[in-house]
Amino acid sequence: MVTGAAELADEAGWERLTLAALAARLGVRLPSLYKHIDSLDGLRRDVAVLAVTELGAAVSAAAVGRAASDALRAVAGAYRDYGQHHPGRYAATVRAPATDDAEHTAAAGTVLRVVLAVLAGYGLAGDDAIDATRALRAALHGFVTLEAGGGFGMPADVDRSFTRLVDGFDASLHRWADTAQPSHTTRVRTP
Amino acid sequence: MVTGAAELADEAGWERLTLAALAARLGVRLPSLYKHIDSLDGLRRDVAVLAVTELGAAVSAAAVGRAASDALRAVAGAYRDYGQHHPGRYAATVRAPATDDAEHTAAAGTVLRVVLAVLAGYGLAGDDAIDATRALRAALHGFVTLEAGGGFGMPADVDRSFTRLVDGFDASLHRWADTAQPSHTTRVRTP
DNA sequence: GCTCAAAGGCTAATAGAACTAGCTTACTCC
DNA sequence: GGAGTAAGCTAGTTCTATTAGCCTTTGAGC
Repeated sequence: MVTGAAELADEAGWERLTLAALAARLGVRLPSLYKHIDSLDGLRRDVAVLAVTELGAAVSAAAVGRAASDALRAVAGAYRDYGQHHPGRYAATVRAPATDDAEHTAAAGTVLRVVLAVLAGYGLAGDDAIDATRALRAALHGFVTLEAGGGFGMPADVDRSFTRLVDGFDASLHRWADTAQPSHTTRVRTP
Repeated sequence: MVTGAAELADEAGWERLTLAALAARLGVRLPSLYKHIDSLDGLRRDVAVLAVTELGAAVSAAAVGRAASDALRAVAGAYRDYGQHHPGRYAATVRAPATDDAEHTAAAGTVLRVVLAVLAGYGLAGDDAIDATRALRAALHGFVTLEAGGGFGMPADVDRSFTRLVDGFDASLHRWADTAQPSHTTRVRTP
């Protein structure tokens, strides 16, 4: 049910994930869906949880056994890959978890933990790690979104542009770690 | 009409820009809107053109009289500012222009030209400038989107994170320009 | 073997959104 | 003063989400 919705979102687009289309895909009348879901919004939330869980697993798998630059490149590649192959699901991951939705929040935290672990390999921690996490997320998310939305005119060179983006970020992290002062706080925050 | 729709999008959210809400705001019955617009999609396109024009004017104004790092910081600040103050309009700017929509394409090109001009101040041109443009757009767009969507947990430090992101990008551009080989092509492409 | 309850499907009906058709009013321009 | 047009309206259609109420299958427990 949720996987069917996720496939539909990937094929038709996240905003065109409609109960009518899902029912047709499952060979069932629309109201029958309500035996399995609460509402369209509930279904969307379920797809979001599925997607963010998958994304977390993908970047997690990419990071295992690697460190620093190596890990960064692998994680960035896995992130972009997921967005390219699952555009509908990827769009779902953008949705912020409801504050009282523990399952969703936990799933979203996996991606975060992987990124923090990668940054730890550069010697970053505390506020520095938070700033770097935000910057990395922004860069990756922006790139994937613009690419998925056709924001880049020439598809041929996009791979190279992405490599350069990641390499530039890698260099920045190295310099950053070299010059960083010990943080005045090591308390871990939500970035 | 279009400005009313843009205000409504800023207040209620881009995806909640509805003809019923717009008609109510204008003190008019819904069908009367069709004397001024073609369709909801046409209205959205008009709002997108308005937004991308405003955004182009904002970054353009920020860049005038500045160069290199100074210009980068000003443009990045203006970009984020626009996204913060006009979240609905900003979301509209993401929409890619239809290939046969000359007005929309031209308006979107203004932002692009400003960014390319800023990068020229770093000595970047050709493929290097395209890669840098994509990276800068991705970073800015990702940051603004995540910020607007509540993707960052702690609001207090977001300003500092943004400054660091821009400063890091600035440093990367300087290094990049220093080490860049003359490009084998100077043909300007759509990034 | 029968009962019965839960799971999962259905039709019918409601409400809100986009959109169309056809009518009316009022202002402008000759 | 009358034609033309701009801009409003009501009424009605289609599509989507959602609810209510009914029917069938299936598997467990007696």
